[in-house]
Amino acid sequence: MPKTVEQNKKLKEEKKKLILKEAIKLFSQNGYSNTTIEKVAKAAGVSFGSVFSYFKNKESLFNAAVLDPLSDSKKYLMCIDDFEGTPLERVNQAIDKHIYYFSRNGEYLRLLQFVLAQPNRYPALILELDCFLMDFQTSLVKVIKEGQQTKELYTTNPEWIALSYFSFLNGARLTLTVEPDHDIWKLYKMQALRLFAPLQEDM
Amino acid sequence: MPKTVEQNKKLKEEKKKLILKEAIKLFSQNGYSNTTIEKVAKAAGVSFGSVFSYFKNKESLFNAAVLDPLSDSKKYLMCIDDFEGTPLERVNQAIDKHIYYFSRNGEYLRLLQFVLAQPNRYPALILELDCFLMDFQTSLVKVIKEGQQTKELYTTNPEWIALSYFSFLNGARLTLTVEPDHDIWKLYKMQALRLFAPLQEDM
Amino acid sequence: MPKTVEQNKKLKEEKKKLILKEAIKLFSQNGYSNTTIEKVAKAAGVSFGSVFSYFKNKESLFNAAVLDPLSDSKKYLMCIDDFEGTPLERVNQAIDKHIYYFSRNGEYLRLLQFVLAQPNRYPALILELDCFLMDFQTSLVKVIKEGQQTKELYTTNPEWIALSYFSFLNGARLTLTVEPDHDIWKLYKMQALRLFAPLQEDM
Amino acid sequence: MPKTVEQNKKLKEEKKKLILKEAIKLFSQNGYSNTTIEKVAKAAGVSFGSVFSYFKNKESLFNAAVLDPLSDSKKYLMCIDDFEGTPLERVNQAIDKHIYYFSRNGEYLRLLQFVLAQPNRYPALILELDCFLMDFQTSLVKVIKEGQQTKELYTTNPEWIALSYFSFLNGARLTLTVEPDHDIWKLYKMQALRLFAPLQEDM
DNA sequence: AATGAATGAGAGTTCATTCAT
DNA sequence: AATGAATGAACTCTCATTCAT
Repeated sequence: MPKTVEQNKKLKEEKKKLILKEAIKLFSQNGYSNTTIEKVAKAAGVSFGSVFSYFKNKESLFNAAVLDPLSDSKKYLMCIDDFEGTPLERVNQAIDKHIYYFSRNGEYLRLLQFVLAQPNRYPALILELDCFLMDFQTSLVKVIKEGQQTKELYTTNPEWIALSYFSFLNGARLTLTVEPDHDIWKLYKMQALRLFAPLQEDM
Repeated sequence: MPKTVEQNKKLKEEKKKLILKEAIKLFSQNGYSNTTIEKVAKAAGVSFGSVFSYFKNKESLFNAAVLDPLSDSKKYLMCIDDFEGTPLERVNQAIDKHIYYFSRNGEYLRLLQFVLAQPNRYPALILELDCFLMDFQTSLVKVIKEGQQTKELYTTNPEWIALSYFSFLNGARLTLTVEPDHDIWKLYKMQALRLFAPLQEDM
Repeated sequence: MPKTVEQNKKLKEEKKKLILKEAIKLFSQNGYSNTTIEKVAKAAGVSFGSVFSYFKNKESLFNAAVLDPLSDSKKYLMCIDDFEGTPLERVNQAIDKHIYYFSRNGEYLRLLQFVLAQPNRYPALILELDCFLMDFQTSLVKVIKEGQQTKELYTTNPEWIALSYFSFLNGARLTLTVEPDHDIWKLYKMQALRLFAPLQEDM
Repeated sequence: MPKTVEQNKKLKEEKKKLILKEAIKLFSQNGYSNTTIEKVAKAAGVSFGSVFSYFKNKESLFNAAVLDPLSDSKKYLMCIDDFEGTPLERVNQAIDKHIYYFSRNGEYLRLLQFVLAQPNRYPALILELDCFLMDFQTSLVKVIKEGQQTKELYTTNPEWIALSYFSFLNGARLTLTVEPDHDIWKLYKMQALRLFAPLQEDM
């Protein structure tokens, strides 16, 4: 019965996703040690032992919770080359998408910040995140340099501008607790842009 | 022997400070649950049981670690009224001091971020931090409004500008792992200022 | 496999009973605080952690040790209505059964006395025991009243006679350390009866 | 200054008595392990360390709490030879005094019962209490025998009658929680007498 | 594969005892 | 003699991990 086998695989994959989703939520809300396997199992509606069928141990569950959504995030966030227009316009559109993502993925992003904030505790994960950050930075730097040549953007060190923008996004996610649709996110878009270029008029 | 009594008190106060200092370091590096009382005791060079002479339990040690340095921080950071010059100049000087403080107090500030990132877990502490943030915001808003009248500063909602600046400071502290004297902190000062006003030239 | 599930349940129930039995023994011999979970676990031949699978915490183990055998005791001791004959004869038969029970259940009864002796410490348990005592008293009072009408029994306040008899049973259990088959228990039966009626001849 | 020295001694003696009094209260209400030295010190209004000036350690404080009042109790309770009249009258007067004492010294007597109930835990103290009991028994037996010859008293084994009476006193103290002046203590006097002799009329 | 009972290492906390002042 | 800070053994309880079914 090849069909059943395939269905089984799908079901298992879904179950794993479900566990991971709840794990992200709980790790992000309560930290690593204060999140027990039992809580994750209950939240995901699976049996306690099942979690260990899908993940070798707690650490690997945590690693998966941190790393699994990373490639999707990457795809979503490294978007600047998809846009057209002047460099400033492209930066603006990228900011739009980034803020959209940051405003709507608080749980996962707070988990990343939990890792970022304890680099000695999670060296392996930090490596991955640094790698992600460098790619993100690189993709921005290209456009920033273009914008600097057209005088649209500030002529400061482009790597550092990109990095300061990444800091800003994370600071926003850390300090804002409002809903994704709150007006303040719009302001933050503007402020983000002001890290790249002078921007007198309001939007 | 009043002298001895007083000396005793001083000694106790110093020991308490010492424990607190190590607790901040360890909580900030390893989080709440992964920091054991034994580790704190060893780091502070006191016996295991002594920690409980100074702090009722682990939770109150954590609370003290978070709140005790807060008033000093407040004094240091709420400095904008001490400066003279145009609003822009005053904002600039404040940023200087803030970045100085943020670059040099990574341990404590990461602890605050640990709390900020888990608002459901530490509601009482969050209240205190919110209170602190509001005072900080208010002190900035006054100067921002002055600067908006002189057209030196962006005319966006001043409360939100102040908040976005606070986010930026925290984001910087979260994502930068460099030494306090690294040049990038200088750039971050400039970028911070760009949240308040257009700033073509480099510094 | 419903069979295995059911067998499992039975096994669990038996294990719980076993833990409880050893807990009664140890609590009764050593008191609450001097009885450690580890001692109970060892005595019952289970692992330390297992005790917590069956009982939420030490307090609930203690409560169970006190209350669980209470309903069986009740059934056994509230027997006076099962007997036939004159009221005096019925009282006599009840005493027989009560002394039999008190002589053979020293461990459990001493545990009850441990609770009785510290009413401020175990208010919830005291409530249950008081309730039990009142039922016991009521069942006796009915027969005492009958005996008072037939002039077989002393005409003193029947509630208080019943209570004094209960005191006597407990006092016996507290002060006698002899085996259940020791002759002195027979004498105590006689003395118990003398709280209800004059009884010249020896038995 | 011989006066001051003597006064000091007296003060010390009083302080010791005070500590002992509070220790009896607390041990009796909460048991051994649940009574901490600190609680005793606070209740007695002395410093924590002071307790160790008067008692070598916790165990010796407990022993003193149990044994110190014993000689006074002995003097008070072994009174039957002080009375005059027929054996029955003398027994009756002794009961009067015993019940008076038992009704008014609940705290201390419950402490004794705490010890009695755990013979394996306090073997040394049990020896002393057994010794006390035997003396008490002996003093009664003499009068019981006289009364048996005059046919006033039941002719059962006098040692055992005395013992059953002692059980009754303890049972009373264990189960009654009423005030010393409550009427039920009067009934208990009567019931106590009925262990020695038939007693038709109420008192 | 799925379950959840069993285990015991490791944590927080209490508190008798010691000891310096 | 009196104090109370310092110590660490011993306790309760949690929970990741293992394993039998």
